[in-house]
Amino acid sequence: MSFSICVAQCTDSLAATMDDQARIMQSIGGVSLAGHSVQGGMALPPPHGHDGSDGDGRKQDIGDILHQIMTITDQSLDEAQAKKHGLNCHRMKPALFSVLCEIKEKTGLSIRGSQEEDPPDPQLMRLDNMLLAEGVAGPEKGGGSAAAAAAAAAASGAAGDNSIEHSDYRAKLTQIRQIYHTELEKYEQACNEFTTHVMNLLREQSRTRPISPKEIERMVGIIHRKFSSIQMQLKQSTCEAVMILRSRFLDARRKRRNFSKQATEILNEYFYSHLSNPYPSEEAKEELAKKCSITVSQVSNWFGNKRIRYKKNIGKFQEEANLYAAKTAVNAAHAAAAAVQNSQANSPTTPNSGFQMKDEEFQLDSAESKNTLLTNMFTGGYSAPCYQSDGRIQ
DNA sequence: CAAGATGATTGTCG
DNA sequence: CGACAATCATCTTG
Repeated sequence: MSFSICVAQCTDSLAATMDDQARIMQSIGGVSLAGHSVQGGMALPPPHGHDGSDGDGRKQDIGDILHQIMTITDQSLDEAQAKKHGLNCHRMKPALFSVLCEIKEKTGLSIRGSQEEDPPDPQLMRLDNMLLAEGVAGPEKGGGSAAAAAAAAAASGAAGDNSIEHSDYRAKLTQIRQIYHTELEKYEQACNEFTTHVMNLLREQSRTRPISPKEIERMVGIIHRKFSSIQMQLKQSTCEAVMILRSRFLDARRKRRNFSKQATEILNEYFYSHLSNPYPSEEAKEELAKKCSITVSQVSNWFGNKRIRYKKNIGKFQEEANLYAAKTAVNAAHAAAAAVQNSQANSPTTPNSGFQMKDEEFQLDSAESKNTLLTNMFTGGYSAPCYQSDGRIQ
């Protein structure tokens, strides 16, 4: 491509200027070609310029040059070094080199033109953002994420299962993070090593063929782009791993555990004792959450489910309603009895005796009263006795 | 194992 | 944003 142009330009311009130099340039054109054609490989030194610098060598067949190129790998390293040295010490070398540089400068425009400003890859940015958001890419795990984890643990309260799953999740995330960072470091190191190697190679070559610092820069850019595309693959697979982990974690959250018996008791007690208005306030929810060792949102879920399920099939819950109404009544009775005993020490009362009626009122509900309860529920017509969990009447 | 119970999620509405 | 309704996914029970 550009070499033919190069050679053509070379011959043209030189023919116009100096005949002698034109001759040399023709041979250098061959040299230059040779140099470029082996660029992809070991970039061995071009053939010695001896034959070409002679007047006779000018007629040298291009086949010979090609032959030299083809057999260049057969030469021993010393031989090659010797030839290279010979070329470097050639008397015309500096002049030729500067001419080559000039020509290259002219063609350089096209090279530079093709080198576009690479815009930040949107996909890469997305991946980076996600890794950052997931705490994989961000600052080292010692600081921020640990604090965040602690906050998360605190938010989940005393719920043992939850924090266990949290720590499990975080442990896996940390593992991913470690792998990601070691891999990234490895890639970076390899990239740097390779870049240094190529740069050294190019610098070395720049003694025999015109290589501008910009070209080296460009080559470095190409290498970096190659490596960053590898890094992108790493980022992508890391993202995938995190996504899988996340979905598993969410599944794990879905994989629910039933609340403890005590927790259900407490919740039911509150529900049935506030049957006329089973909507605990935020504070009440917090208190219930604390008592039941669950989160506030779990309390909300529970009440949401309970309300809707109760409403859907009140008959089914009637027994339960009676049971808890009785229970709260008994609790209240105990509390009242205790209060009475405290205030009137010398008036022995049989426990519950004074409230038996009330108990029976709930336990031995007639069908009629049940129906009333059913129909009035959620209409505000029925008002169940409201006890607080400690037995006091609200 | 099927059916019912139950905690969680999702979408809609005011 | 909270409540509701429908639904999902799992747990429990017989």
